Amino acid sequence: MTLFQQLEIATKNAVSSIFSVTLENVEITLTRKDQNGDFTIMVFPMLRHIKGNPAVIGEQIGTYLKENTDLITEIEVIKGFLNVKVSSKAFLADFNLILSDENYGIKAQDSSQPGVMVEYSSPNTNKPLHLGHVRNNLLGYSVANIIEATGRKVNKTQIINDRGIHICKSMLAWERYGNGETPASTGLKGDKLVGNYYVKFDQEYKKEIANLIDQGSTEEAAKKEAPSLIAAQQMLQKWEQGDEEVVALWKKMNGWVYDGFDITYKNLGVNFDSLYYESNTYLLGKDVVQQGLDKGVFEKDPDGSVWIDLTEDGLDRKIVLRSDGTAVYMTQDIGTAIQRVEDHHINSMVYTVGNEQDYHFKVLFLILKKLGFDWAENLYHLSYGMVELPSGKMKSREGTVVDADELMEEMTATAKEIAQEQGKLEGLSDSEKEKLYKMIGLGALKYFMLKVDPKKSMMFDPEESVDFQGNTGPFIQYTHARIKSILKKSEFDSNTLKSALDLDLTDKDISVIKSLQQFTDVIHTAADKYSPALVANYVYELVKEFNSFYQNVPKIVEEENADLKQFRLLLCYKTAAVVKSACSLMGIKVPEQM
RNA sequence: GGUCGCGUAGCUCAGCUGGAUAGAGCAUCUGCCUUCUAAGCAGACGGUCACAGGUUCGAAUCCUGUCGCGAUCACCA
Repeated sequence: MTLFQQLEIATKNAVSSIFSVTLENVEITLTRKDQNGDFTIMVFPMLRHIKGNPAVIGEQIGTYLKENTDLITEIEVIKGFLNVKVSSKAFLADFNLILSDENYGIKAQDSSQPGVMVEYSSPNTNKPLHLGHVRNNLLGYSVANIIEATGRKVNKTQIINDRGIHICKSMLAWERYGNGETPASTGLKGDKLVGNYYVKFDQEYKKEIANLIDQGSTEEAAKKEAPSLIAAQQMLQKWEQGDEEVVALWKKMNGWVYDGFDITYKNLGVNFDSLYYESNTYLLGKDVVQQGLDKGVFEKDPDGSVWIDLTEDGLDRKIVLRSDGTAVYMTQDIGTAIQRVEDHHINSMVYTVGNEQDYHFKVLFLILKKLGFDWAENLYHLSYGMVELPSGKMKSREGTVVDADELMEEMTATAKEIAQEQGKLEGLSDSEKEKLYKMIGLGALKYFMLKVDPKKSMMFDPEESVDFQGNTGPFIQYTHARIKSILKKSEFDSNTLKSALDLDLTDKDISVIKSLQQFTDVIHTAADKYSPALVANYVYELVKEFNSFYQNVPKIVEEENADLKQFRLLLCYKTAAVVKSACSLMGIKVPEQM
């Protein structure tokens, strides 16, 4: 039983023996830093069940706890707050409990239960990944890890938007202006090469529009009549008809893009357990429309188009099948969701998609519910805000897009610069150093993006880049490396599993233990709220507590009290372990030295 | 215009299932390296929690309204 649970039970017992009242639950929090005490028991909420002056009730409970348990050494009642100080012995016992759990905080997987599918990234195959994708990928990957840490089986997936007019635009431009260029012949990453032709298409298209307007067209007409657009549309038709040449080109160019994406994903440190391609799923969902009509969920208009009326749910009337019988985006998403449940042993799904699609997912989930799928209750749109630049929004046409690969390279370069200034890396080979720079650069980037509440839009200033000091990834990594260094210097042996119970702990020791105690709860809350930011903020707090402990406690390596030395080394050891596992939930690696 | 989200220190953000004097980092300023790693620690400075009401013993947190910013309201994806 954890210390927290013991406190809860002891408090309930105290209340029942003093007042003969049984409390359902008691509210206990960590005591504010500026007050004397470790935990605070809230007396106010008890007033509903116990009549009286909160200060007196608090005093009575506190005195009872002090006299009848060996948990509490001091009490102080201020207003309706009962602050209690917990004995070193109780803290040490709880710490030993944490210590003995090798995977503290992380639950073993229960594969008998249906899993959860987490979708993220979901790129278009006509251009490289950018800053927005980075946030998407990091969020999705991290949420998947966090859910997995609560014992659920997770399937990470992406839907690759590999068909449509946008791909045809790149294909057409490459055909016209590419002269047979390949990633191999140019040395360019495949996604970059294809992206260049997408830009090229846009440039030519704009010229055509300008010409047409000069010749007297309206802008609107010109946009529709431009020859390259018509050519691209024809190409899409050919693709849909299975035209061999077009399909072959499509496969070739998409192949280049996938090779490029693979590199980006690898550098970002994300991966997928399954893949869905829009070219395979874009026809799904049409049969469901018929089922929906039979059930009376959908309705057919005279022109043959099919709709769902959600006005009673406060939403609009929404189309699910065009009058020509072709699918819309919604149709596909309905079909794909059903497909996924059939393909995998899952009963819930998380969609990591930007908040501009809030409405779409609201409708999608509602439709699936109305169609009667029981798993429709367990769908979640992990909606995140835009990443904004100081110059405003990212616009590919204006060249203000922050490219994912370049961003990672810049972060790594900055890490290298700082590390070289510091000059603490003797003993590492050049390749080890390069690996470390990357670890730190990526750590800074990942932490920077994950520490912010997903649903908020965030500011990213490429000029100032990302800090490496303060509330940052490198600060956390640095603390880990520092701990490792202490353990190494003291020739710590992790086989010594228990610390002594009769030590007098300082506030600094206790603060670190209190931080460690919270890890399990943090993971569960983060999973419930789909928020890696909670994990990020937690590690930061933990690491800060540790650093304060480190700088305010005499050198552990030279500690003469053998029991105290032993305990503090174990505290270091466990802190490093928790930092490492919390970071790994965010996809951040921690170094042994930096 | 309807709907949804956001508004906390100069800047970037925590806190939001109601609790004590609203917290961090950056920036500015003070101290601390004859080294268990100073990418650190200790401290100073900095606030009308957008505004106005309401609920409550108690509101940054919940409710209502106003203002500001963003997103969205396609037989696009």
